[in-house]
Amino acid sequence: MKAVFMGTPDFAVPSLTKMIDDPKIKIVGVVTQPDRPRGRGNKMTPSPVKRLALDCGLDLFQPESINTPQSYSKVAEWDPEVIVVVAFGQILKPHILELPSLGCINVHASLLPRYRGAAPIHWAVINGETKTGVTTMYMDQGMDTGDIILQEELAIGELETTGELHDRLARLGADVLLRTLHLIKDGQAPRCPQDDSKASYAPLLTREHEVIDWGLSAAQIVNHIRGLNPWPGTFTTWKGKKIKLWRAHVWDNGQNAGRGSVGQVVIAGKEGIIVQTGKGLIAITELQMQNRSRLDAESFLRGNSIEPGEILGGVSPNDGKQG
RNA sequence: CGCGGGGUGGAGCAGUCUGGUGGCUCGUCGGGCUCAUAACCCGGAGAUCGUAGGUUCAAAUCCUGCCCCCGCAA
Repeated sequence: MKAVFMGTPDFAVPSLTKMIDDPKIKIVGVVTQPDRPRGRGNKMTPSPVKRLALDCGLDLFQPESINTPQSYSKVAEWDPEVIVVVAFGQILKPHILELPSLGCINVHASLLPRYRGAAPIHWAVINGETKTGVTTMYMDQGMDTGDIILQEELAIGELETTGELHDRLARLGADVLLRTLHLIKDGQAPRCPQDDSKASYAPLLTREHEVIDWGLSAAQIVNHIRGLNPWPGTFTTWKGKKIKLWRAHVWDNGQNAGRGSVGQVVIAGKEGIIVQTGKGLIAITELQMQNRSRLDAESFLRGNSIEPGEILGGVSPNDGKQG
């Protein structure tokens, strides 16, 4: 089966790897986003998919837009029977969608129709979901609205971070994708329309999602922290300086009375930095000062003396109003 | 050349501006106290201060090149 692969970041790599290794699939071309200035120094950086494609000697195409006539011609020359799209980063317009005889297949990291959109893994963790999964579907013009082919669930660990879950979903996605492709090849792929009434959306994260709201409950804050680990990270402020929080767990769920005002450090010790939230206490166990490296709480406290009673998140007029 | 911070005994930090005994909180080793302890007390080991040069009577500290790490912006 002749296939074109479209994808860009790390999430797409396991899928492409598995396709390359499958003797029944012939990858006739790979499409990925153009190299962009990235990271410190703004050096031009190839996407993970590009690196893999080059290593394997695959035909590579990096258009600014996949929807131009030139791009269409390029893909048409490859004459694919199927196009596989995994975290590509561009919307495919109808003429491209209709090009391959067996359709365009997408791998999405959620149990559709829930968490359609750009950041399904982040939001599943932030919202404290206990399970998520991957879905393969026939693409249509909408945002993750296509008919479902296969779907597989995955349990989310209680303290699992988005980064950890991301890696597991990427591998699971590759497995489900391969099964999907085999079904399509054999003409046995199911096709199940999504129930739009059950749809939810996972929008791109923005800067304002990075700041900790100490007025939320301990559980919500913990989910927020692990949901934004490793990217983009969450932060609060301490003595006017930005401080990133990487790992935390619920210390006290809030059934007892509060032990301080919202955002106040209650204990700072080996067990972590214990902070009062709107409901309950959280224990911060890994954090990072600006310009410094990530440290476990114990190490952090050797060089930075956070004392009980200090307030994180700056002075807020709402301090102490939570009940 | 996108902006900025940093590399100091095993860990995390101070010291650098105002050159001239290398300090703090831990860890580690030995001893003591204690029913006991990750608690407390006493003592010890362990650092060519990222690297290569330069200035100087003297450089962790001032100047230059290089390597590595981190924050921001994309």
